[in-house]
Parts: sequence; structure tokens; C-alpha cells
Amino acid sequence: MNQTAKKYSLGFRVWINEEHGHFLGIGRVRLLENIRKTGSITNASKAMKMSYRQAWQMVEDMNDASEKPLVEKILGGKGGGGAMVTEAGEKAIKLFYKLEEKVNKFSKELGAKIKL
Amino acid sequence: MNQTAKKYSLGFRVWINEEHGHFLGIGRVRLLENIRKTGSITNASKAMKMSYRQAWQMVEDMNDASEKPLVEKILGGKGGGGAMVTEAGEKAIKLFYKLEEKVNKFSKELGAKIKL
DNA sequence: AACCGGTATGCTTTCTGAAACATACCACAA
DNA sequence: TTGTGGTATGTTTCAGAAAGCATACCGGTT
Repeated sequence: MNQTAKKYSLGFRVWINEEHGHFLGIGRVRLLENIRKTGSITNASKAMKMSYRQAWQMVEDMNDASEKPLVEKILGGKGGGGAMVTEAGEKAIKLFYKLEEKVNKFSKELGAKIKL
Repeated sequence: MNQTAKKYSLGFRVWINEEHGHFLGIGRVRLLENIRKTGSITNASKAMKMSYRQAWQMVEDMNDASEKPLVEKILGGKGGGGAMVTEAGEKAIKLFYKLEEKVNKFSKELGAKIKL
């Protein structure tokens, strides 16, 4: 499988670490967005066909790793409760995309020069 | 788990893609280095406690995705055979580390500015 | 031609992380 | 006080991946 000149590009993945471990990556950001859209962890998890358990754990981890919770959960009440993205959560989403975009730009430039 | 100001940093992972998929990441690079050191896929895989099968498959994939093979395999012969990293392989290793280092530098700069 | 040690590849078994299931709790509404 | 629907959490099932086993091949050496 050789002869023809091949094209190479640079792939990458970024995430934000808190001192004790992983804090926020693209997966969690998408979860946040789904929570914002659907109003609950349950519905968000369904929307992205992820188990409730996993989604709930993610939220828990995020909140723990953050100074201020990114998601606020409501127990009981009308409609049984729900969850919403806090102001801090919105900021985190924005920040993540900003960083990712910068790395993306940088890596595209680098990738264009790859020559084996 | 809040109150105290937390420190955040940017984590990342890079790899090289060939047009039909993944080509070279840190895992494969380490495998190459172990093959260089030990002279065979068998010993390299043992050194990094990975199954021979998996290591062999990685080599196969790499070679397929590359214009020139990164690893040359020797069947039979004295000592039963072996494997060695080609010139192209060495170049690929160097290139990968170079790219990774650049991204690393960039992401460190970015990470230093994270403020939530 | 028998041995050696690595490559090559099919087949089986084991393991583990994810999903699924089950259940209790919560607070408001009617 | 009963119903509702989401949160919270322990327990069990299960599929797919990884590991392990088995075997054939290869080509020098002795």
C-alpha cells in the first residue's frame, strides 16, 4: 500500500484539567449543552444515548472539580425536578470552545506542513 | 468541594492521520522505540506488556498507512527472525515528537491563562 | 533433517467496563 | 395522600475487547 504520495494531517484532542484530574472535555461540554436544551439529566442522557448513570456521574465529577457548580440539580417539585446549567457552566462551555478553537487553528497550520 | 481557587491547565493529545484514518500516535511511537531497542516485535510487546497480537497488528497498520514501511520484518533465519525500525520509521518518530513538542508549548501558554 | 526463535494467524477463554434493571427518595400539586 | 417525574444509588447482566492458547510457517545454523 505505497507508491502514491499520501496526505497527512494532525489530529488532536484537548481538555481542561483541574489539579486532581480531568475537568472538562468535549464529551462533558456536549452533555452540558444537552442539559441546557432538555432541562434534565435524564432527558439529556437519552438525547445522546448515554446511560443516566454515566451522565449523572459526569455532572457530579464536573461540579466537584469546579469552584462553582456547572449544573444545578432540583430534587422533587413540580415535574419531579430537573437540572440546569449555571452561569458558571455557561462560561465554562464558552471557554472550552475558545481554547479548542485556538488549538485547532494552530494544529491545522502545523498539519499542513507535515512531510514524511 | 469549592471555595478555594483552583488551578486549571490544558491537557491534549496529538496524532498523525493518514487520509484513511489514524496513522501515528504516542502509543505506536513507543512501540517503534521498543522494537528498535529489542530487535523484535515479540520482545517489544513483552517489554511493554502488550500482547504480541496487538503489537503485530499495530505494525501492520502503520506500515499500511505509510508510503514506506516503518518496520521491516525478518522471517526465519538466525535467531528465528526479528524486526527493525527502518529509516522511514526513525524519521516518523522524530517528526511526531517535534509536532507534539510544538503543540505542548502552545498549549502550555494557553493553559497558563485559563481563568474561570 | 532437526532445532531454534520469531513471525503469522485462527480459535477459545477470560475480563472488565458499560448498560440494564431495580428501588428508594424528593418535593410540589391537586 | 396519592400521583408524578426526575434525582440518587445499589445490584445484576452482558457484549465486546483483550488475553491466552494452539499451531503453522520461515529460513538460517549445526
